[in-house]
Amino acid sequence: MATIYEVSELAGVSLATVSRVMNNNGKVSQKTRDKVLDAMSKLGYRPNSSAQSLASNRTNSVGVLIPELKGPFFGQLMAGVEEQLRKANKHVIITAGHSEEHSEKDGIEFLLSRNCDAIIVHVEAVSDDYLIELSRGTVPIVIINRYVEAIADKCIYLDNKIGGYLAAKTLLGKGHKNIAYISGPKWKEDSNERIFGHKAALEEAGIEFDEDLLYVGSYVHESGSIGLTELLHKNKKFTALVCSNDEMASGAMSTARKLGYDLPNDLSVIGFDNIIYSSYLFPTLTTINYPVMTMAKMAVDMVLRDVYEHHKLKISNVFSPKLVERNSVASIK
Amino acid sequence: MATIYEVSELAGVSLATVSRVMNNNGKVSQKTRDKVLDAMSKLGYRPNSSAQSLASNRTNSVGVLIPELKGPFFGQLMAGVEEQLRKANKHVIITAGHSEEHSEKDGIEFLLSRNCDAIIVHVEAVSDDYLIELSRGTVPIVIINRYVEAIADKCIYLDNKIGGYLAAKTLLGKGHKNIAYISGPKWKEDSNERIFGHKAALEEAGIEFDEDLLYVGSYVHESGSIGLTELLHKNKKFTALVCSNDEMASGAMSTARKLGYDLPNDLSVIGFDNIIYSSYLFPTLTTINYPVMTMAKMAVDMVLRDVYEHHKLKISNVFSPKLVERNSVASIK
DNA sequence: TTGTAAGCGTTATCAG
DNA sequence: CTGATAACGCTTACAA
Repeated sequence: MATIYEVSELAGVSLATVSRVMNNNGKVSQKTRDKVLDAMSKLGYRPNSSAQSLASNRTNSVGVLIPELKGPFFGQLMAGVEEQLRKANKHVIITAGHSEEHSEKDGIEFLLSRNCDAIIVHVEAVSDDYLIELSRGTVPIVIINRYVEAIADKCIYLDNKIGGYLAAKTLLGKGHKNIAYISGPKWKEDSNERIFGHKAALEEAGIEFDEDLLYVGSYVHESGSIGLTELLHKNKKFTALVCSNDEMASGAMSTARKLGYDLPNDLSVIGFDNIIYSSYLFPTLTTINYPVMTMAKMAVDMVLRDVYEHHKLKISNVFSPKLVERNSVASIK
Repeated sequence: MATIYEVSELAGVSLATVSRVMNNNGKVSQKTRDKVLDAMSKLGYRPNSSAQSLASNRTNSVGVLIPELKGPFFGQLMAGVEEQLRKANKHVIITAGHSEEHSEKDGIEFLLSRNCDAIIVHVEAVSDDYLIELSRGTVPIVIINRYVEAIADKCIYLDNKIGGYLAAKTLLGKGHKNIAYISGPKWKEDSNERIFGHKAALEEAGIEFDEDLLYVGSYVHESGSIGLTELLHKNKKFTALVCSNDEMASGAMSTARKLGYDLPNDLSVIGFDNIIYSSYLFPTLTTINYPVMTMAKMAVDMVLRDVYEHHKLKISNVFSPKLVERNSVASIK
């Protein structure tokens, strides 16, 4: 592999000049620039990124930590991050945190040891204090899908309350009064916010939230199935079900069909996230859109602005969810 | 950030010794080792990976190129790669090729410029010759889900013919004789192989493949919908439909339901891949399992063996698909 | 506008 | 078993 030294030799200039044309900084006359470019292509020169990093103290890599690499939601997130970063000629180092404290910390440690210029995390198990502490470190961090007050400017998040509110409103608007709810785990902030919005809408409509009609799941398909089964066991009437995410909605619908329900007439279901396959389900799922790809790109823009000095990038920290109407909600006659 | 120099100073040993304990090579007495370890933790020392790479000519990173970061199939692939690599303390640099020649080459170039120690690719648009050429370069490459004869030992692939055969056999076994087929694009080798296996099974059963009942799709959901619609327009009877992947099967089923078909009684459908949501569909999809995660790990094992000298890792290049029976196939009475 | 030279933080070769 | 010391390939003051 050719080095910068050989390029400088062939072009008849100094190392510094070669470096200048590579990085497009400093003044170089068109003539010498051409000579250098020429030598580079003749030699098939490709800069050694480790050497660049060592000398410049910049790796051009940003670390990404998400709970899982598979799964529809995180797939979108990753795709957004990679696309945006690649455009800027930076690369992504990706790792999974598995929603488990030890594993998340470990992942962050791993990324830091790789000398990332910044890290973008979607963490759930780690405490706010840990994040605050982390953000005091030398490596810039951006937190996606979580709001931590003390470092709000480093957070890119969704207004989950509005989402929960919207979902409930939709059901209410169709005449539903007895609404069951399958929530995400209590220790995840977003599930609490979603249910908060839900309750707000009920209250506005003068309907009391029935704790018996609440099942706390875990955001996975199976927990939607189990949740519906449990709710049904209580022998309390409900005509609609809101699920804190689409995967659980999908699980609940599978079970409902198995039990012979005619959806959505026997039971209306509404989800959250608008993951790719929500429109492939039967019936197609009415849900709340989570603009995760857009948010991922925004997280990258933040890094680009703060670390790589792409000024004039405008950053928004909060995003709003929107209703996506499909066929899983029926009107009460 | 503390450097190796400060560690050596605090421990009262030379740089070389510190390096030795870091890398666990060379002989170091337990006593000095302890002193060094102690100094390291006192200083919160973390080696500079760029410097290590520069000096050792090894980045401990492996590049991964796949068509898309989102999507159920590639999600699994990535998850497998990352998990296995992380265990070995290597990191993944990931990028998308979008099944487009220019973009794939560009992605590979990008990874090479990042000095990856090896690259794992799932490419579709680039030619065999390009891959052969690439494999002659200095960076080891492993090719996943594609068989290139000249470099077969660098390929990890599925026996798609058996898969196609299995799917057809399943339908035949249930008494279907009029079978429609929605295939992937003609330029993707795997779709050709799948259809080849399909035809072999038909032939064995003495049934002729009806070209009219073939629709060439593009492996995405919508193309399953369109495909079924087109097939129906031909007004030829068929009782079963095989789709070259689950996404198209999902699309076809959506459309069938929309048209009022009672699935699987009015139409049996079988897919390929066994992506995560195939069991969430209605009816749950009978399909052919693609052990993509296992294969991804095998690809990693191959680079671990060849590049990082983890000898005694056993490598298998070919994998066999298996039938997963669910509820989308009915018997013909 | 161009060149010189001092790092950047490791690894690895040789001696001892 | 341990220590000097020369690379590794590039960036970046500082000079010219």
